[in-house]
Amino acid sequence: MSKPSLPQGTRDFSASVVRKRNYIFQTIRSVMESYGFQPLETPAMENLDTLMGKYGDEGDKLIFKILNNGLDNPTKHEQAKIEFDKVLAGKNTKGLTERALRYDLTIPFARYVAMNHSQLTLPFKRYQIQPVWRADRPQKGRYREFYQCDADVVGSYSLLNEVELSNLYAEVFKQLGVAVTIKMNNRKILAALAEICGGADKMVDITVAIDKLDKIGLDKVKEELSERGLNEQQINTIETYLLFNGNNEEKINSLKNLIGENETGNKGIAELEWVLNYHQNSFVGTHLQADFTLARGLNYYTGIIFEVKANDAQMGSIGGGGRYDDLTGTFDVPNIPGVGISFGVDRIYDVMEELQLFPAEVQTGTKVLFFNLGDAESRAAYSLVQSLRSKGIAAELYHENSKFDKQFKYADKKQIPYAVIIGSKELQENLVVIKNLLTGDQQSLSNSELLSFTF
RNA sequence: GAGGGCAUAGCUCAGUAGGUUAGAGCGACAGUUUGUGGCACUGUAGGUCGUGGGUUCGAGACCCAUUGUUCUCCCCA
Repeated sequence: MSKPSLPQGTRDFSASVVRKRNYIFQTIRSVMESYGFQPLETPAMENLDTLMGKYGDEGDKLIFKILNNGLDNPTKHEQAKIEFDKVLAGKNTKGLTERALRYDLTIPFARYVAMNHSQLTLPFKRYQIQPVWRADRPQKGRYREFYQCDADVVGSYSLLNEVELSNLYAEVFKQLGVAVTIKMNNRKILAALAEICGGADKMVDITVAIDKLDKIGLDKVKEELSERGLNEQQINTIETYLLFNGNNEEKINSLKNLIGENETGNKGIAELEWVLNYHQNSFVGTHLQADFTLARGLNYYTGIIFEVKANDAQMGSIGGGGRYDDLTGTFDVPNIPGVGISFGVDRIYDVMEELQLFPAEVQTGTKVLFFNLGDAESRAAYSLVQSLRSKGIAAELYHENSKFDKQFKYADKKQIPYAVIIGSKELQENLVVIKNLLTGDQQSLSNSELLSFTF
C-alpha cells in the first residue's frame, strides 16, 4: 500500500464543510417536517432488479453494481465463468451481481411504497436525505457519490400538493437567504405542443431538445429538433412557443392562442393557473414564474414540473421536481400518483459559499479552551470543563502543559473565542482568568461566575 | 462511451533552448532568558521530480506506455 487516495469522484468533508452542509440539511429538514413530511431512509444497496431498467439505457450503465461474494468457491468456478461470458456480451447476470448501490432516492421510495402500500396512510408524505452513487465520469459539480434530498407526496391527485411544494421551496430558500426563481411548467402543455407539431410520439424528442435551451441556445435546439426528424414548419411553431415573453399572464395568453382548442393543453394551462392564483397574494407568488421552455429530461413526469434557479449566481438549477402519474406501476402496484421535489445540496452549497450566505455561528465549535499550566492546575480546570460541558457549552482542556505560545496557537487554529487561564496564583485565590481571544480583554471570575458566564 | 489538460516538499507553485549539489512562499518543528498569543527575526527537517521503459555523453524537462487527477462532450444532480 503506497499513498492512500480516494476513489474517483468521492470527497472527504472536513469540519467546516460538514458544518455548513449540516446547516443546509437542518434547514431543509425542519421546513419539511413543518409541512408534515416524515423521514424515510432506505439501504445503500438495492437488489439489482429493483434498479435496472428504471433510468433508461444510459442510466443502467451508470448503476454501481456490487460483485457477489463467494465466487472464488471452487465448486462455483465453472458457473462463474459461464456467467462472466454473459457479462462480456453486455448482459447483467445474477450469478455475478445481484445487488447495486442506490442510484437515486425516487426508485427506492417507489419500491418502499409498493412493498408497504397496504399499511401506509395515503396520501403519504415522505422526505429523504441520503447519498446516492453513480458510475459516471466525474467533472465539475458532478461526483460519483453525492447527496440527494427529496420530498414526495404519493396517493393524491390534488393540486394543493403542488401549491405546498412550491411553498416549501420558497420557504427553504428564504430561510437560507438564497434569492430564487421557481420556474413552473406543465408536461401537459408540452404534450399539447407535440400534438400541434404533428404527433404525440414526438413529445420525448421535443422535450429532450427543449431541455437543453439554457445550455446550448435556440439555434442548437432547432438543429437538434431537425436531427430528431421535425420539419421546418414544426420547428417554427416550437420557436414561436419558446420565444413567449412578458409576465406570467402575458405568457399564458400567448400560449392560449397557440394551443387553441387542444384539450390536454388547456388542462395543463388550467392547472398552472390554479397554482399561480393560489399563491397570488403570498410571498411565494413573487418567486413563481411560468416558463414554458422548462422541460426536465426525466420522462416520467406527467403534470406540473418545477425547477429552481438562484437569482444571483451563475449556476444551473438547484432544485427540481414535478408530478408523475404512476410511481409504483413498475412494481405492479398501479394507480398511485405522486408529486415530488428535490434539492441539489451540493449546488446550493456552492451558491451559498459564493454569495457568502453562511452565518458565522455555523462555524463555532469549541467555545472555550482551558489552559493547562500544571497537574494541580489542570485538575481544577478539568472539573470546570466538565461542568461547562454538562451545561452544553463546548469546552476543552489543553492536552499538555505546554508553553503559552502553543496553547494560544491551538485556540487560534480552532477559532476558539475564549481562553480560561488557571495558574498557581488563580488556584490559590480560587479564581479563574477568562480572556476574550478576539479583543484581548480579560477578567477574573469566581468559579460560579464562570459557570454562569455567557459565552 | 469519446476527447483534451495536468502530475516537482505536507499545501500552492517556480524550474528559462535538455547541462554540475532541484528552488520559493505558506505550513510544520525548534529557538529569540519556560504566566499572555496572532507579528517579526533566526534556524531545522522535509523531494527515488506519479510509475515503467526509451532517446542522449547527460532527462524534472524530449518520446512511448501506464496509473492517478481534472475538464469538455454524451447523459445527468
